[in-house]
Amino acid sequence: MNPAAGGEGATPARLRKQPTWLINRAHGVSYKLLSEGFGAVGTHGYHYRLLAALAEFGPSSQADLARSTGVDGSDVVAALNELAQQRLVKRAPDATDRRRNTISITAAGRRRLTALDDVLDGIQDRLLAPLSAAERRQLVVLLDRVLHHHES
Amino acid sequence: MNPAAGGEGATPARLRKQPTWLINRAHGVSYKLLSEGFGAVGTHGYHYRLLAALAEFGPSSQADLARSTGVDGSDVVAALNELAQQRLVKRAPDATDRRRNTISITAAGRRRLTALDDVLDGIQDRLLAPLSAAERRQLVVLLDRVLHHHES
DNA sequence: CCGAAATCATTGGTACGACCAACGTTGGCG
DNA sequence: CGCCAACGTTGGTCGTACCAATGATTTCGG
Repeated sequence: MNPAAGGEGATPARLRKQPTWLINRAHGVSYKLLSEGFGAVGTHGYHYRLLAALAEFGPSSQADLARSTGVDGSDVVAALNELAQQRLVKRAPDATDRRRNTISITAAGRRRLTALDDVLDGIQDRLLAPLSAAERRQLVVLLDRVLHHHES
Repeated sequence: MNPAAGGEGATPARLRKQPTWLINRAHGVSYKLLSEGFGAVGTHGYHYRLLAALAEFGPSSQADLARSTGVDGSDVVAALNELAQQRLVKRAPDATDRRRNTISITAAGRRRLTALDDVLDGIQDRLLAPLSAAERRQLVVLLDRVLHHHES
């Protein structure tokens, strides 16, 4: 992300208070923290989402993973290739439906997931550092309301 | 943006309350509204930022625009090419410093900018539809505090 | 029971935002 | 004068989020 990075010229007033602008920049900060944190552990992007879904919902088809994580099917394929290569998930043909693969998380996958959970907790904390616990809850609630509205 | 688009499988619990996740999705919704709204007017992305900076700070060099908008210099070049082609800005060599171009917004540029302001207002409104005026202010304040912290 | 429609995994490609490196030109300063 | 910094520009990279098409398979309507 880019928005008004270093320490330079003032941002136009038109932008400063626009929610879309603030969200855009917040996303930038958030993304940067995430890619740094995840990169250090050798993981990135979709991996966490997929591992989380597998840990919570158990073995799933790739199509189910795509639906539950919101990741496009084609990207699921690529991410699972990487995860399988690291032995974090296992791909096995589904006996009852030969179109499907059954993906399951391995023990190593679970370990990686809890490691990522810790990383992620640290990131949330750094991201929201200037906010009190109550304010953090408030932010979450407000964003949640907004998002809920845009999913009918 | 992608996150959990249509209406399908539940999102993993690990993700649902994570601020980074919420911000990511909020960014998705925001981006979608923006590109739709701006696209309909034949503008996109960096254009608004540049026009806003020009209107507010007056004629500027491209380097200044890059600094004040946070847009990379190379992207400023491309965006200005498009804006100039539509006669929304004027590029003129700076007499006193022949390295620089002096970019200024045209009358048509100002008209486009106010049109975009309207579009943008509508978008903020749709984005935050479920929130009261007080809640919107609160969200802005919270995000502002967070962002301020990440710019020292 | 059979053919049409839907579903699945997969390949390959697109668009866009955000970057980085390199270059030739020009300015400023010691 | 000589060197370094700043400027505009070109031409890339990378990651996220998509879409379209294909072959294999299953499901379903008639």
